[in-house]
Amino acid sequence: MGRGKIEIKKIENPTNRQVTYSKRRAGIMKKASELSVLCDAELSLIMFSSTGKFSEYCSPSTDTKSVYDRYQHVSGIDLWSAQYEKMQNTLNHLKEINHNLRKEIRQRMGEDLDGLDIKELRGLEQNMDDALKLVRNRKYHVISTQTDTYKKKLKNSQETHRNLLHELEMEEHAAYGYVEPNPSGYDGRLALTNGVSHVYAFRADPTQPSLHGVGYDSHDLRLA
Amino acid sequence: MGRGKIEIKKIENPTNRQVTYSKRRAGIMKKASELSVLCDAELSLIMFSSTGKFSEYCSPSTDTKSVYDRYQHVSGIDLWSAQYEKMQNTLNHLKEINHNLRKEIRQRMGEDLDGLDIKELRGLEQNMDDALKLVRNRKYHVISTQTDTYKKKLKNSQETHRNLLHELEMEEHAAYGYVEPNPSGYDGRLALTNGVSHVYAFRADPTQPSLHGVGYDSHDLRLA
DNA sequence: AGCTATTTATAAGG
DNA sequence: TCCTTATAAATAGCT
Repeated sequence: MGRGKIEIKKIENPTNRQVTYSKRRAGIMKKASELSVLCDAELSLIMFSSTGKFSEYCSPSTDTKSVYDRYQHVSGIDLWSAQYEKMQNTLNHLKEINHNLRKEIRQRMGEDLDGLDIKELRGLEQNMDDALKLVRNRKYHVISTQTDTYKKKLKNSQETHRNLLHELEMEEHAAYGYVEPNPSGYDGRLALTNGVSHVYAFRADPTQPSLHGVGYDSHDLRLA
Repeated sequence: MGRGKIEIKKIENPTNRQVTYSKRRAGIMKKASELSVLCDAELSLIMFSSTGKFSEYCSPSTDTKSVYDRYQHVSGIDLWSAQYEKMQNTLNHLKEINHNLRKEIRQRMGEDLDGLDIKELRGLEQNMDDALKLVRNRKYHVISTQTDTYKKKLKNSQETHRNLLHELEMEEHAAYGYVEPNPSGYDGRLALTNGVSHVYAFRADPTQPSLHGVGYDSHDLRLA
């Protein structure tokens, strides 16, 4: 289609080649566009000229990546889609685990109990009861530790105070020639000493977290 | 170019559309091939018909994947890693949530309490205490419901039994002409009326909560 | 980039 | 799907 017929082989003249590339590129893009519209087809066309110039066409209903993804899917397996699918599975699995964990927490908060039968309720109750004792133990332990710390601080403070008074006394003694004995009645004790006595009997019934046969690290999600 | 001019818009007749697709597909592939030869260009053309039929052309010096890799490199548009990274982030996010959920459960089981201060321990204790009450309530409710059911069943059974005895009595009366008053000492009661006391003996092994995919909305995961 | 003679693609029909 | 053919469209060579 032109003033003369041409042979289909590489155009050696670079200028001619470039001109022909431009014209035919426009032509093929128009064809591509017409095809996608007329036939409701999805297509992607990528071109690099011999000088490295890049152009592309893609049907309007989609994008280059989608077409290529579809191509990969159809034309055989590719590492990317395998990887992609694997990740998708992992993701769904995690979501599922997540859902289960939330459910367990809700049950441990006293919600969502309708699905449990007596045995399960009994187990949950027992487990929570034991756990509550552990939490109380820990609380009392923390309280008593904190109290001890305060006591020590007070003792130090008192010591410092005493020393200061003593020094003052010595100075006064040196200055005025007499000593005032035991200037404060403070005996270094506080009322808050017996936190420990509240500690409950320690009862251990740790239920077995068995392994859930999955690739992620896993505790068993069962209640008891 | 044909017997008549056509408007460039979707061909509604499926047969015509298919025919046109075939013809024009051949045409565009020829054009692509000519372009690659004449101008020493590198190109890739991927097509999907409206019925999903897939075809491709790729210039002989290369292959489709290489062309797309080059496209990705030149256009700066990243076909894959953006998606990949996004998924990876989602995954990590889920894993983190998961970790927090597990930690909360461990704490609600009385483990892993070292990181909590007094305020948090008090909150946890309070929450668990309240929850335990809810669980107990639920347990008692289920037990009493079940007991009622048993009672009703027993009552029915007893009724049936009585009726049978009565019928037997009537038959005997008809046959022998006399009535034996209250032929059994059975008074309609069983020892098992207060099933509640027995149910306490159950020891539990509740099963895992059922599965479901969940979009990750978020509950607050903090303890108190 | 335009022009246009000529080749090529293809719509309609069998 | 393939063949035919009238006609529309693309484009080679030139300016």
